[in-house]
Amino acid sequence: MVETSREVGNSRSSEAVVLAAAEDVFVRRGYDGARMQEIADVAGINKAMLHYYFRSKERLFQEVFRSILDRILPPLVEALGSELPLGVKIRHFVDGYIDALDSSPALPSFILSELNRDRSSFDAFIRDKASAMPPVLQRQIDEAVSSGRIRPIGAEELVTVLLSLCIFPYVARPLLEPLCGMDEEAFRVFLAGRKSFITSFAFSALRPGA
Amino acid sequence: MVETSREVGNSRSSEAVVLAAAEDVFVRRGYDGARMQEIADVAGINKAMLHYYFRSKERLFQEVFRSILDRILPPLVEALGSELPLGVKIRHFVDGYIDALDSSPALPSFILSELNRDRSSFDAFIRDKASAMPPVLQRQIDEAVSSGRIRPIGAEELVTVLLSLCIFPYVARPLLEPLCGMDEEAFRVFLAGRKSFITSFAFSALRPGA
DNA sequence: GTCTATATAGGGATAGAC
DNA sequence: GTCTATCCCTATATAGAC
Repeated sequence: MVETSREVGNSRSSEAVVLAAAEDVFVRRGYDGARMQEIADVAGINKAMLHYYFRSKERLFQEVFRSILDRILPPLVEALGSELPLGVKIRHFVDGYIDALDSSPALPSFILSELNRDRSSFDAFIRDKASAMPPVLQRQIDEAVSSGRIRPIGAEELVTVLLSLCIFPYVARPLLEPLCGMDEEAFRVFLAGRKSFITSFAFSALRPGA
Repeated sequence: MVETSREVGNSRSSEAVVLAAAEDVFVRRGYDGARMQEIADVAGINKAMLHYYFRSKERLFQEVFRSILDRILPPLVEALGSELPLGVKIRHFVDGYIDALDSSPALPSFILSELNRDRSSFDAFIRDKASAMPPVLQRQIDEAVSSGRIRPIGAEELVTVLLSLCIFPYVARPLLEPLCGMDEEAFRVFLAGRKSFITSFAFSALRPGA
């Protein structure tokens, strides 16, 4: 808002537009498949301006990818590392996470593809945001186990199970849909039932007893 | 073996070498990131020969990808669609599938990335190989439910759960490892425990009762 | 800040000799 | 079948006018 001059489309605002355009194209095409020209087109600016704002494709990608991780990870870590009672927490997590996935179904495939392409760069970045989560979760699990409410399970196991069951259908849709003989509509229905399926499946697996 | 002439490295044998090289490079780099030059180098032949054997990068990729699907899908479909008793079948599947993943941990990420990049081309191909699997599985489930051995679940749900739990750790390793605060060694241990975890978790979830 | 024009490189593909 | 040399297009990146 505090602009120094009369320049029409500059700094803050345009940069946000460009970043949104870049995210759109990167997510659809992947880093290697993305074209600076297409990003410029989507952003409604000149190709040269991309290199003016961000020096290179690589730098632009880094900004986009970090901003995505910054938007995705904190809610996830907070949800799983909160002090809510374990059962409530699981319900909450699945509910909120599936909603997030439904609003950006292509995001997980993109994130995982890129992380597998270039693993080292973001390891510290992710580690940094997640440090508090596993200890809290493990303590809650241990308490619930002691009082006989659930059977033993590692925190990493539980996190992996929840993330697997939530994310996998979105990542593996092109495989699952034909594999299970579903058409587009059937898959839509399948996804719609995930929230309740995952929670009931997880609770069923966790309940103690033989 | 029945070669027509004295040509040294030709047809059958070289083609197999080239396909193996191409698979190696495509899996590591993805379609867009792969370079024909690198494939030629790995195969130990000239770049021009690649275009002699396979007309284009796209055709080469199609061959590689189809051969991968041909190697991966039939065992999977057969394992899940067999007439073995349900419990045995699940144990067998998890056991065999995790072994397969351990021997090619980068494969699932590649397959899913590429399928998400270009979904339509392989839909019919996959569908064709899987048609018999869901009906058999659903019938077995229904029988087990009727006799009170498991609680109700859809065949697609069960397939999705098993595939999710087996595959996801391999696809999401660059996320899970830092997220759960594991180092490389810890993750290796984590993976080593998957077989028994997945089977016991699944059986626990399926057992009937409140 | 914004544009046009262009430099420069890389990569897929082919020609043509052997 | 196999090689070298090269075509040609595309994509990133920059120069330089406005």
